Order: sequence, then structure tokens, then C-alpha cells
Amino acid sequence: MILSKTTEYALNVLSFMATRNKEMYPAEYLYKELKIPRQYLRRLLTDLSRKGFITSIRGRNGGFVFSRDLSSINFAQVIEAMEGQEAMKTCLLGFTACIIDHPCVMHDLWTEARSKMIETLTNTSLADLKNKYEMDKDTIAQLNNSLIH
Amino acid sequence: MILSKTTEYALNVLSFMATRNKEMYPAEYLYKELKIPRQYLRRLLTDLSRKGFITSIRGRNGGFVFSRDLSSINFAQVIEAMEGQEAMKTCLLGFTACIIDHPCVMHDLWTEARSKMIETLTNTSLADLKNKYEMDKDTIAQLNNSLIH
DNA sequence: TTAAATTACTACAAAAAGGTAGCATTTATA
DNA sequence: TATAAATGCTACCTTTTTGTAGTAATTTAA
Ligand code: FES
Ligand code: FES
Repeated sequence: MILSKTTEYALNVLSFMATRNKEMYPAEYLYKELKIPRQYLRRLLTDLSRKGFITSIRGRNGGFVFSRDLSSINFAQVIEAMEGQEAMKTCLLGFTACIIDHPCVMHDLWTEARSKMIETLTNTSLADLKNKYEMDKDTIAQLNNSLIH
Repeated sequence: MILSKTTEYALNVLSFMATRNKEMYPAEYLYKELKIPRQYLRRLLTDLSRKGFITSIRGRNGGFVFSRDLSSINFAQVIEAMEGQEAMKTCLLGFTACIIDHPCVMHDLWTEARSKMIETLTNTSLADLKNKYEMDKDTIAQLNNSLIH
């Protein structure tokens, strides 16, 4: 139910990067914006680049950029990469024992809600996120406009 | 996404107790059945009784029994009691910061799947679990029967 | 070529979660 | 009443997760 703090951080970073239109995201900038502990964030960024979501560019004017198209990164992938493949494959209540042996009594009742959730996480890419974000911005801009005039 | 091990244990214990028809569940019996580390389980049981799900009966022939009707205990309650109220109230991806400030970009997309899940957890009581379990047992018994004859 | 801005790496520290051991207390019953 | 079978409690240990500090390497640009 509750993702690890590190996974939350990862989702925060990637969501943030996906919705701003910067060319480059240095760790220090992300630190100031997101308030994730400085050194921990740096490690996380290195980790995310090793996992292939972003690419690091060293040296002056360096930082991090997405290494592939936003539409090819979805939330399920990120969670899986951070928490391990198990996380999404076993049942969300985590009764691993009863999967091997025999599905526990909760299993059937749970299955529907669970797949809805995984579906949402899988079907939502960072590109969707970005589009949504920009639509919202437009709506707010129009609202402000109509209030002023 | 992933409940803490302790919460898993709690759900396992309560599910197990709900589906067996014993009058009393001593810690040692639950230990043998569920293989949860002995002393840790004992602490968990004490905790669950402090939280009002079960009652402890000390002394010889003692053990644990439900302290209220199975139909009045649902999964959401148990998870909330174990993980803290926050767990169910804030968004499942745990972006607490963005709730206070402003809902993050993920929020809207996420809301539907999230509420489905909470709904299921809230609407499923231990009594439901028990009924389901007994129906399944009957079905299997009938199947066996028809195979033999 | 030197300084500044940046990531990479390593080692450590602190906090939280999970697990163990042992003794005290309670209760039923032989 | 003594013993066995149970929970209650406390103190400690181990592992995992989260967080910190400092130095090395890389790159740009003055
Ligand atoms: S196997 Fe999914 S809840 Fe037990
Ligand atoms: S507020 Fe729910 S995902 Fe951010």
C-alpha cells in the first residue's frame, strides 16, 4: 500500500522532470525544488540513470535528462524498477506464501481492485502526465483571464 | 504498494483466525500454523488485542479470541490500525507534500483506481472472508464427491 | 590553464523495522 | 498447593532503509 520513501522520491523526481520544459536538470536544481535530502537525491539520480530512465551528463552545465521518450515510461515500470519485480507481480497484500501454496481466502475478492490499479499504473505514461499538466495550466490561465476581464 | 511485513502478518493472523472455527487461538498454535517468528508474533498478538480486534485470555487454556463480531472488522480498518491513519487517507502513492500544497499531477489520474481499492478493502469484512472460505470448501467437497462416484 | 560547476563513488551514521531471549504474571487443574 | 500452559513485558540484537560527508573525476568556459 505504501511505497518506500525512495520509490516516492523517484516518482516525484521523474514527474517533476516530465512536466517542466527544461533542457537539463542538475541535481542541485532538483534538490531546491523538491527538498529531497541532497546527497540521497544524488544517489537516487545515479540509480535512475543506471536503470535507464535518465542519462547523466557530467561536468559544467551537466545534469540529467530523460534518456528515452516520455511516452515509453509508465508508473508501473518505475515502481517495479525501484521495488523489485516482485512488487507488481505478487498480490498487493503481499501474501507471497499463499501464492506458492494455494491462493489465500482474500485472493479472489482482491483481484479486481488490484488489476484496476496495475492497469492505471501501466497505462499512465509520463507523457500523459505532461499533457494533463499542460491542459490544467491552460484551464487556469483562461479562468484567470475571464476573472480579470 | 507494499504493506509492511508486520501488516501482512496481522492480516494473515486475523484471516486465519476468522476462517477456522476454533474457540481459542493460543500464540503457539498460530506460530505452528503460520510460521511467523514466534516472539514477533506474540508481540503482534498483544498489539492486535490492544487495538481492539482480539482479546487475550491469560493463564492455562488461554489464548486469543475475536473481541467483536467478524462482520464489524474490515481490511481497511486493520491496515489503518497497523500502518497509521495516514496510510489510507493520503494518496496511495504517498505524495503527502503535494496534498498540503496542491494536488500533484498524478493525483487525478490516480483517484479512480485508488478509491476502487479502498472501497474493496472497506467493504470486505472478516465475515465475508469466512463465508467465501466455507463456500469454497463446499464446492471442493462436492467436486471430490462427483469424481469418486 | 585554471577555476567553477557538475556527476561518481565510497564510507560512514542514524533511524526504522524486524526478530530474539528471558523472566514475570496469570490461570486451570491434577 | 504445585505445576503446566498460557500471556505480558522489557531489553537487546540484526537487518534494512534513509541520510550525511567528503573526495575524485569530468567538462565547460573565462
Ligand atoms: S494470494 Fe492474493 S491475497 Fe492471498
Ligand atoms: S496528491 Fe495524489 S498523487 Fe499527488
